[in-house]
Amino acid sequence: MATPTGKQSEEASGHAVAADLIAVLVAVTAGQPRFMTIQNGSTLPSGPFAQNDRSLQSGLRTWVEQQTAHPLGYVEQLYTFADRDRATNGIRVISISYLALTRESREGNGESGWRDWYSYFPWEDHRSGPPQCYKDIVARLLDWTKTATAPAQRRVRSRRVTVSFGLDGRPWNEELILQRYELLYEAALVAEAPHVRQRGSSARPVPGQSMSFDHRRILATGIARLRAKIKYRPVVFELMPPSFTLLQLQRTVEALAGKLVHKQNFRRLIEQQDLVEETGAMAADTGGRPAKLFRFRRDVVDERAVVGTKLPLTRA
Amino acid sequence: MATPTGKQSEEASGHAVAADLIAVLVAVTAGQPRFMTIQNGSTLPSGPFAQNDRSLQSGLRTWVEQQTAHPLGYVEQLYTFADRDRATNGIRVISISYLALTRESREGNGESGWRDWYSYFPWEDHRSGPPQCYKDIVARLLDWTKTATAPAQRRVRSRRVTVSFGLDGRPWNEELILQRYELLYEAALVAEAPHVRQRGSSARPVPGQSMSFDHRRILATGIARLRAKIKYRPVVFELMPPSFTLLQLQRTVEALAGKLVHKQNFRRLIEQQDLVEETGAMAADTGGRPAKLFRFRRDVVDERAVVGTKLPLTRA
DNA sequence: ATCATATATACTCAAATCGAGTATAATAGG
DNA sequence: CCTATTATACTCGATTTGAGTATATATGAT
Repeated sequence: MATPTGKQSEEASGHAVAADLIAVLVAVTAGQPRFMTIQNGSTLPSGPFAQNDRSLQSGLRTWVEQQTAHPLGYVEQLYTFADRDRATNGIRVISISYLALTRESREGNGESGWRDWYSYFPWEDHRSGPPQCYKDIVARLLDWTKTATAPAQRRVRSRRVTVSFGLDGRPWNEELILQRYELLYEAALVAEAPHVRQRGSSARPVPGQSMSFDHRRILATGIARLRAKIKYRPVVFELMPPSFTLLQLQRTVEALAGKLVHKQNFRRLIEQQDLVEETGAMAADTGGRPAKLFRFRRDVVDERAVVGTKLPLTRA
Repeated sequence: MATPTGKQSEEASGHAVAADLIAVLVAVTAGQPRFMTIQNGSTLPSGPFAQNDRSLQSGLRTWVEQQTAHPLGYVEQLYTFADRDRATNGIRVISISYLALTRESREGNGESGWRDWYSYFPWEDHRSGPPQCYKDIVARLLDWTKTATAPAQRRVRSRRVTVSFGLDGRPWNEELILQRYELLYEAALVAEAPHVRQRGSSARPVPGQSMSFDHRRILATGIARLRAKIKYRPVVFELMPPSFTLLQLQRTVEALAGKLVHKQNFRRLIEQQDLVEETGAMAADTGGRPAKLFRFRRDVVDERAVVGTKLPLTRA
C-alpha cells in the first residue's frame, strides 16, 4: 500500500533506529591540512542525534562543541549510511556525516586534537612529487591484482589501480582519494580491512595511521568532497583568516589538493573573478618583497549566487 | 565525555528515531522530464527503513519497486533531514532522500504514475524562452520584497529575487531551482507555505501543482542536483535507450536543463569526449536526413574514472 | 654598499577551447 | 523538383589556459 512520508510513524516505532552524527572538521594551519579527532587521533567527533535537537545540524554542533571545545563554522552534509555491522542491541544505527570548515584556534580539551590529514593518507600528498611510499603501494596493489583467480577480475582490478593511481602516463587525480582508499581496503593493505590478519607477508599495512570503525573512510569522503568543491565553489575562504596574501591562499589550496599550482596563473584566476579585494595593508613577513593583503568579498558570493570559483586544478 | 560512533548504542535506544526513505525517480520520455509519484501525483514514493534491510539503498529499492512496480536504475543519495514538525508519537522522523534515474517502461500500478516535472515547476521551463507565468511570478515576488519592514531586509530579498530569477540582465541559471522555490515558499506564493491562508489577495498561489509535506521541495532538490550533475558526470546516459541519435541525446539534456543548447557545439563536445560510438545503424524516423545511431561507451567511463562529461551549459 | 636569495607582481605568447555561425547532405511530402 | 526538415562538416573570431619571461622589493650575509 502506498504510504506517504510522515503517516507511517505509528508503525515506524517498530522500525526504530538510532541516529549518529559524525563530523569531519577541517582547518588548514601553516600550510598543513588538519582535522579534528578525539581519542588520541583514532576517532572523529560524533554523538547521537537527540530528540530535542532542533535539526541534524544543530545536534551536530552541540556534540562537536562539547567534545572539542571548538565552534563549527561552515557545515555541509556528506553522506548517510546504515551499516549492517553497526547494529547493537538489535537496533540499527544510521550515521549522518558532515564536513565542517573552520580555522584552528585553541587546542582541543583532553583527548581531542588536530591531526595532519596526510599522516593518515601519506600517499595523497603530491606537493613535492609522488611521496616516498607511493611506489611501494602501487607495487603491492599490482601484486594484489594478480591474486584474482578469474582473468576478467584481474583486468578489472588492474584498471582500477591504473586509473586511480595515475599509472601508464595517466594524470594523478586528487579527487579519487576515496577510490584509492577502497582499493587498499579491498587489498587488505590498511589495518581496518577485516581480513588483514588472515593474510601472510602482505598483512603488513601500508604507511598511514588507521582509525576506529570506518572513520578513515569517512575522512576520505570528506577530503574528496572538499577537493572537488574548491574547484567550483568559493569554500577555501572559510579556511582563511580575515586577511591574507595571495600566496597564503594558494598554499591553502595546494594543501587541500595535495598538489602544486602555477603561481602566476593562480593569481590571474583569483583576481579576475573579483572574489577578493585589497585591504590596503601589506604583509611584511613574507621573506621577500612584501605582499598585498586581501580579504574575501562575501558580498560577491551571494551576488553571483552559487556560481563559483575557478582554480587552476581543473585540467589534467 | 567522548563517545565514539557505535559505542553509544546502549544509550541510543533512548534516542530512537524512525528513518524514512524517499525517492525522486526520474525519466525523460519524448523530450519531457518526468518523475514517479504515488497518490495521484501528490506524493513521492517513500517508506520506512526496516531493520532487516541490507542497506539504505536496498531498503529504498524494496519500497519503490513495491509501490510503483518499477525497478530502480542509477541511484544516488540526495539529502538527509530531520524536520521538527515531522515528529509523531513523540518519535522523530529522519528522512533520507534519493535521486534515481531510469527509463519509463510500463505504467505504475494503481495510484502511482509518471508526471511531467514542469507541471509542478512551470516557471522552470525556458526551452522556448521565459514561460507564460514567469513575468507574473517575478512581479509578485518583487511586491513581496517591498513588504519587508526593515530596509536592509528589503535589499536582501530584492537581491535574492534578482539573482535567482535572472533579472537586470543577469543570466537565467537553471541550477537555482531550489532557491527559487524557497523564495516562493517564503513569499507564501505556493500552496505548501504555512501562512498561505493568512494573507490577502496574494494568497492565490502561482501556477504549478503542489505536493504533500515537503515533497515538492525534495523534488526541487533532486532536479537541482541533476541539472548540476549532467555538466560534469555522464549521467544523462542513464536516461537514454541503448541506442539513440545525437539529437535525442541533446533533447534529453535540454529537457533536464530547461533550456536549449547550440546543436553543432553540442555534437562537437559529445564526440570529442569519446563518450559515444556509432552502432552502425541509422534512425530513419527523424523527419529529415536519417541520423546515425550511437551507443554509450560505458567502458570509457570507468576508464577515465569519475572524470566527466562536458556540456555546453557551463557558461552564462 | 653589494650581492645572493626569496618573494611579489606585471606582462607575453602560443595552443586549446568556445560561441556562433555558414555550408552542404540526405531524407519526406507535396 | 521544390520545400521543409533534420544531419553533419567546417569556419572563424574571441576567450581562456598553460607555461613561461621580466622586473620589483624585501632580507640577510659579506
